[in-house]
Amino acid sequence: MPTSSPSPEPLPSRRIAETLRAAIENGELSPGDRLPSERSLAEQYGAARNTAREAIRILAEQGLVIAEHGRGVFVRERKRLLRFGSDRYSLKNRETGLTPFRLEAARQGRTARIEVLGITREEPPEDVAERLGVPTGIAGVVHRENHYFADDEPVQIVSTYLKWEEAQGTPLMEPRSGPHGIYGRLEELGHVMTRGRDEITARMPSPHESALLRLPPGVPVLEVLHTSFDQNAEPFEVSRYVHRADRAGLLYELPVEQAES
Amino acid sequence: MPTSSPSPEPLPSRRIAETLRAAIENGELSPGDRLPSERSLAEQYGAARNTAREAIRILAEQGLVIAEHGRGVFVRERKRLLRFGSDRYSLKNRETGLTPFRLEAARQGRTARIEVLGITREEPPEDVAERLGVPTGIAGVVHRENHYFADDEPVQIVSTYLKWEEAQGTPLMEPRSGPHGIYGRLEELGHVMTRGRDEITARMPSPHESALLRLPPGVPVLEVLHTSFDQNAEPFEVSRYVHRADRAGLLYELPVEQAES
DNA sequence: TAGTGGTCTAGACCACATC
DNA sequence: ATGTGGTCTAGACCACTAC
Repeated sequence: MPTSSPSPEPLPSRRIAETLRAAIENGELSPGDRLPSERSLAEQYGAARNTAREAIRILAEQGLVIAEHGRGVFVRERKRLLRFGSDRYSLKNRETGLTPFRLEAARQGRTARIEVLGITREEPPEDVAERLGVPTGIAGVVHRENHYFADDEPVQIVSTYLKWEEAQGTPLMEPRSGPHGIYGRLEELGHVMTRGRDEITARMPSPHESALLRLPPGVPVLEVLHTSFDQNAEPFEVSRYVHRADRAGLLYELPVEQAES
Repeated sequence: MPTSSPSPEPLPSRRIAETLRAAIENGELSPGDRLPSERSLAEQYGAARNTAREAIRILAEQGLVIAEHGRGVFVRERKRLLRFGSDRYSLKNRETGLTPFRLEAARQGRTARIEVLGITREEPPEDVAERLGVPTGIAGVVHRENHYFADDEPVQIVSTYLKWEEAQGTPLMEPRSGPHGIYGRLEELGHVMTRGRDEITARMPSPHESALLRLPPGVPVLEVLHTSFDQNAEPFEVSRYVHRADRAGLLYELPVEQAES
């Protein structure tokens, strides 16, 4: 009897991983449940501990489980996502007096906290310089760095860049920039946001981001590079949002222009 | 002389990884260059091969390098991103006669290929059913699955869901759905897209997606769940786009509504 | 104190790429 | 034939958690 296909006898580590994956997906193991220990998996499958460990690594890479030092390996919870996006800059949110982040956190019954990391004059990163229309190589921008927490869990890092020549000596250099935040001050400087552009990418975090966001392995980040344009179609503000992708998503509402009759 | 901080003597694997990371970032190692082999790294640092291997794994997880069986470990190229987003549904692109994907590929001098995987009547996934406003548990939708390639490299997987009662017996069940694609047919059925919603998340790929997109380890996917609404604010189409995040990004242009005077 | 994951060593064999 | 990454074994010690 010829085997219908080569069926190359899966590797031990894959086999263990697949068995566990199936158990998770059919509900035998529920979110929060502990997996058997590496040592007991190894014994159970007649393998070395490193092999069981490799199986766990595969599942962790897929975001299915999370290892906790000294406690065990657990099936991941799938928490509801905080959602940000096209209404992050919407004027109608202004009336609530809440920033979009606080609004979204409140909507989900979570506590919001915002930490101002620093407001410094700097040389802009290349991608920011390009979009803001300032030269690179000189300290031509103000960099405001904020960290956002929901239920004291870090959720996003935001770096806002403004032109130094404009921000210099204004409340834009202060942690609390006044009514309606920096957009309020920028309007007073003659910049009304009439158009925005969001460029979205996903990638694995740098070690720095990994530490700041306290990211477990296998969780990517969503990066949004936002550019604000004023009534003269001039860019006047660029922000980089880095979200942990397992806790935050993006929502864009798109009006579709109609064909002229 | 007291050490200014505990400075807990970094782990060998981290130390090797950091040295290589620095070499990559300062340009000593350029994209495409081969790293020293695992065995020679181990010898060089007086470590076991598994330790050098772990260092490579750390870099691969960060997307900095890619291991190729039998050839070596290479610094990743940073290719320019294909960009999709708010104009994916824009009417003005219709006039070019090109689909948004072909347009973007052409813009970057890459060849586009689209493969129709299947058009089948199915039971919708829960998230799709919810958004399309159809019941789950019955085969109430048509699922069109397409794969998109740039230079014969798989870039995105698109699953489009339509209501079966509407698509039944129409060109919407055909691979080539006619002028202006499915949106042309849907307009003839009385659905003019007046609004769209894109819900964006990032995550690590499932093994299935990993295989379809031929993803190297450590590359996340960008998922866009799109819903189209017609002139009566009824949802009439839902599509799920799964992009490989190292080759595709998203671009959203946001008009900002002005406050009334 | 016992059990867990985190890391490391020192070997081994296999599969793939190159010449 | 040689060198590469991919996987595995069988041990060891450490750091963290729970009791």
